[in-house]
Amino acid sequence: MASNNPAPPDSTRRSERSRRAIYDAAIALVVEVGYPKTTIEGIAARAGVGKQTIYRWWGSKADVLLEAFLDLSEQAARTAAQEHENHEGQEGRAGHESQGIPDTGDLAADLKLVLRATVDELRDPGFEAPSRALAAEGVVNEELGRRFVAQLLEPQLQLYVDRLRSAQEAGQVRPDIDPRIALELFVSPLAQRWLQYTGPITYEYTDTLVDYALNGLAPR
Amino acid sequence: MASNNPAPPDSTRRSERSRRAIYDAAIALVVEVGYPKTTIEGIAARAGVGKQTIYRWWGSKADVLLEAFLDLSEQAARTAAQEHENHEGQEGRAGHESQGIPDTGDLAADLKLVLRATVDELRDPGFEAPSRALAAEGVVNEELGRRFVAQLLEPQLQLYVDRLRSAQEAGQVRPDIDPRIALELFVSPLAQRWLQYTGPITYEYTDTLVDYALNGLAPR
Amino acid sequence: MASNNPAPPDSTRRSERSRRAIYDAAIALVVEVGYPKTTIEGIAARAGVGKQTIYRWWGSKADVLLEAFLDLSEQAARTAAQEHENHEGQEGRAGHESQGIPDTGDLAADLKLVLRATVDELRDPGFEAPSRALAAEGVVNEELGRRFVAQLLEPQLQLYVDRLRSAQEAGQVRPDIDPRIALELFVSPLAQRWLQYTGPITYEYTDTLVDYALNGLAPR
Amino acid sequence: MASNNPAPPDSTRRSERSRRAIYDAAIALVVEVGYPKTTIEGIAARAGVGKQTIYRWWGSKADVLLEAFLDLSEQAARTAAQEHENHEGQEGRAGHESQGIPDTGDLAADLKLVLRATVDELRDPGFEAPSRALAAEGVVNEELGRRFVAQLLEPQLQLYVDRLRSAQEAGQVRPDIDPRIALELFVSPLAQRWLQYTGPITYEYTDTLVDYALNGLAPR
DNA sequence: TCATAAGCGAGACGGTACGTCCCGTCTTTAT
DNA sequence: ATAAAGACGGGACGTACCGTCTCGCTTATGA
Repeated sequence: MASNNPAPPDSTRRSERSRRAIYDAAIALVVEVGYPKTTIEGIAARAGVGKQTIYRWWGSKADVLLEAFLDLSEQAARTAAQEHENHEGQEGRAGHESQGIPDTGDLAADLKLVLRATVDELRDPGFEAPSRALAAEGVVNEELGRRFVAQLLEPQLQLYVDRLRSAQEAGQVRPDIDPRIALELFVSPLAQRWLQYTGPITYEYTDTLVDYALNGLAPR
Repeated sequence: MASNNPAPPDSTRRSERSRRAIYDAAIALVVEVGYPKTTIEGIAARAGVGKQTIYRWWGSKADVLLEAFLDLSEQAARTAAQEHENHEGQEGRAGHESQGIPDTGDLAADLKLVLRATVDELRDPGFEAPSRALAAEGVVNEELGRRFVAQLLEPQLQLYVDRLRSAQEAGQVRPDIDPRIALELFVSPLAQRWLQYTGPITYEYTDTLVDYALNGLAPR
Repeated sequence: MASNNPAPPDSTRRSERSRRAIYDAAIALVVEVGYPKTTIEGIAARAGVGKQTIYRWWGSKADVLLEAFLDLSEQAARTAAQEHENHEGQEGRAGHESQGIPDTGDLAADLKLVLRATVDELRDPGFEAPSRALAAEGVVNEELGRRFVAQLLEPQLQLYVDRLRSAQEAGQVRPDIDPRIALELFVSPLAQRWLQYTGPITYEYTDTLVDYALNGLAPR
Repeated sequence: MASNNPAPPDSTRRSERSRRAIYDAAIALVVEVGYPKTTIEGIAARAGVGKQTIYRWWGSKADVLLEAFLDLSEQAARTAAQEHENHEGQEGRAGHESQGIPDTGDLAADLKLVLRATVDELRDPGFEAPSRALAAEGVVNEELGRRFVAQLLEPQLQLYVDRLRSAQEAGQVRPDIDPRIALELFVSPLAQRWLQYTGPITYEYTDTLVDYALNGLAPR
């Protein structure tokens, strides 16, 4: 006797068309009306899809949005990679971290560059609304929060780990430093200002963070 | 010309009894069932209060919770102050920052002490649930987020500013450092780990943050 | 030991001003927004009166309206009496029945005249809205219904009884007829058409009713 | 151009089960607690139905009750017809008018019989509560009142029209009489006494009405 | 004559029901 | 079998009134 209860759907028969429409509708609604007013019914209606099609493949509104945002990020990354290929050497645009952090040998300069790009990204309204929504949901919903981090945040942070390790090898960072913690000295302040409106977000600010973190607060 | 429409209620006739009951119910429900399942109806029922009494004085569930939490913090602070007075010299307990950060002359030690207390506080379930709820709401609701920061977060951060300034005068922090930014080097990483589950929260971790921040990542 | 519970209010101290204002507001609201949307709060607000002043003196919305309508009828009657005095011999206007049904010796003519006046009255919007409201309430609320009848309807019907008795003495109505029942033959059909919209209300119709009732349906 | 706004529900998918449960609950509540205390929420709860299911198909409490009562009447009529078939010749029970008014050749006797049955019906508590409620609502709500009359009252009155016409052909009623008006001479008085508590309702009373109406009030 | 107690306006309060919006489930029909 | 469509039982929303309950504030005696 086979399992009886939820009977997982047959994903080979899944409608790609519907999935895309649902992603698009979800992102659009979050941008237009905000996360709390984005409803499953609303997404279904906008996507021209039955509600059951959503409930069949996702467990909650947050799940839909997380996948939609993941998909969006992948698209963006793919687009960026394409551009990168076409215009070799171009740098400094939002999303470019997916290609890794530049390594010019000047750690401070490389970090400032990347953080400035992040500042730009944080202000892009098309990214801001959904990522805020997900971050908020994640604060209160640990399971989702961990997925958000694992699938979106951590891969980005890993790029900093790589760059810091390279700097350690180059003797620009002390060897006893744990890069995974070190990166938080300049990334987390930016994150908190963005998440909690604890202060303005400017290039000057991120530059300062890098300087403080690298050189420390104590007199040398 | 006077405003005409909603006719604000007469706050002198407000029922103190109801207000307290609403605060208590709101906090209790958030702790017991979580923020999303905490409803205005539920708060009203638990507080033994009509719904209108809530809508009369607050604009939203988040408003209620913010005030309730503010009230809770004040109570805690008052209790702590009392204790402080009674048992002079006692230190290291959650909430003690309200009395300022200790200044023993050893900046690193003082900061580590306070951050360890914060770690404890972040794990106190009675505080964690409501403050997470508020933080989450604030991420997505800028108006509330700013109030949350102004009324709860910033006053706490100001204590760090004070301590850092004192350290500057003592020559333990470089004079060109902006203390309001400096404090983020060790506070924000902790905040982010807590908010986003980006890593474990331990005494060792916060100690490390203080060391990294004070001494910098670069070789001296 | 005196009675303890409701402690009836001291009617000598009652504010005449408020009572009048409440009557006016009640009638006006019923005319303007209809009975169901007329609320005690609305009456109080419009009358510039505290709600308690209404609850102190009346038991329900219907009570208020009944008294208000009674008062209105008395006023109208008084006005009509005045006019009657001033312009002796004038007849045929709404409300004139208070002065009794004319007795010209021609029963059919007298009844037709009075019923035509009633037709006019039933169409007067100032009377129609409140009397419909009271009638409707009385259908479903026996206690109020009986008061409505005893205080408003029956006194009017008694005038028909008087006129029919006079006709009996004049030999125009058979002596074995019960006038209280007889009057219903022409009054009730009009009442039902008005109450239940079972048919149009015209002079021709009431004239016909009188003829049918006096002469019977069977061939003579 | 298609209508756009409320998008009427698909009646083919309507739940017969729910409709019946709603009818039953509505009638039962009106009988048990009275019309004003019968609420949509109460009906929904008692019927085990979501409120929306009521709002989807009906516009108001009165609409629900009208349909419920119509349904009840149909059932009663069907039951009565069945009985009639089974026990040929049986007469004199409540509701039997649906099968028409008997025509024994004696108009007075036939009318008295039917009116006595109506007297019984008006006293049946299962019918009285809902029909009073509808009548009352209809007094104050013309639209509903007209539907009440058209769907419930007029069909019954038509039976009197038929019987009176037959009597005209038999020479028992004057040919110039309008049957639709004539019937009101005995039906409306009964209706008014019932609706407005203007007098007792007895067999003797209805018998008298028939006599007065047929023979007239004037001496022959 | 003046405290004192009533009626009064105002409106906050604990409640109930409203009519609406969504939730997540279920059923129907079509592809 | 998946999908669009949407009816369903249910729960919460935010609003409107209910009837009760204080609050001052007149106002009108009667000690």
